[in-house]
Amino acid sequence: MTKTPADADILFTFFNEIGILSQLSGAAFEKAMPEGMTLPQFSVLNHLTRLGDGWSPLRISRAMQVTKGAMTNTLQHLEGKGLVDIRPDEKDGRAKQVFITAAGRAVRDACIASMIPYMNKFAADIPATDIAPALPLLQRAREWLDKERE
Amino acid sequence: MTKTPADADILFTFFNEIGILSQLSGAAFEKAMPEGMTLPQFSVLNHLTRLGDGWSPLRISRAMQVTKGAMTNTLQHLEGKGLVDIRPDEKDGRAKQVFITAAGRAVRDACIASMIPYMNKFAADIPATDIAPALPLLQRAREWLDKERE
DNA sequence: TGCATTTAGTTTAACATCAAACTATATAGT
DNA sequence: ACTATATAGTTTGATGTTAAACTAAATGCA
Repeated sequence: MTKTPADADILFTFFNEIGILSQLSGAAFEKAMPEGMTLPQFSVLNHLTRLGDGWSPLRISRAMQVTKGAMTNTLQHLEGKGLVDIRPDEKDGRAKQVFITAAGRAVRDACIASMIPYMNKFAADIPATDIAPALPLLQRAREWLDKERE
Repeated sequence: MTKTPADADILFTFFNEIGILSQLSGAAFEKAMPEGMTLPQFSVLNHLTRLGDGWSPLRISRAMQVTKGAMTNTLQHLEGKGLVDIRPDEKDGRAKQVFITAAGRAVRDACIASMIPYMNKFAADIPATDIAPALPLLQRAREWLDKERE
């Protein structure tokens, strides 16, 4: 008998692999991306492009699973580079609205383009058809952790 | 036609889920663990327990996929708490050897014990039998990224 | 209306990480 | 032996993150 049941071992291994994968892929992406762009910055631009802009900083921070302090920081960098436009929300004096600029869209597209070669190289060894079946499980796990966070 | 091929979309989604999962699970673990213990510290103790101690800091840093500077930091914390013992390597004047202490083993066990309830709760909704099939893929992806890092 | 509470965003302090510079020791080539 | 190079570990400076304190505005309720 081991101290940790076999099931717990599987879960430990799972989360351990997730952690290492996150670190390695994040580093690879940042290296590939245009100079000065970081993964959090790209994530925000990508989010605004895919899901529409005009969101408040707080709502974006929740969608990205970071604190609002971290989002303040990221948005200040993006605004400083002219990649987003931040305006006060007319309906709510406390809030702001974040819009992606044309330059922001261009940088977002450049980021994606810069990753494509890496993705292709990856897909050559580990095809998307192998990855796709794992996605529902990952999403389920992510939703569970998110809900459990209270 | 979209700008990014469907396959690239799947890979982007995959790595995005990995990143969020890593963040959420890491935060959940740190909250569950004994006061003052961090995930990196636990990882080192766990590594020394499972794979044997006497390793050099550099070798540990490589196994954990962090820089040696980060490992210096983590080991200093562990040594300060008396959880590891660091001695010069007799065979190599540049190197050191890291040993886990009895207190270190106790803390490592306590960390694992503190996570078991969370794991059980997780497993109640997402059983290990659902997780296990995804592990080979995650390991393959991790090994690929590690190898590609040059 | 007025006051307590909640919400949006910023700031601060602490900390982990990385890349790069640096010290010290070992190894290789001449 | 000597010198150049490689390796082990630490330190430094910058950055991104969190939790918590703080400011300002909105909401709820009496």
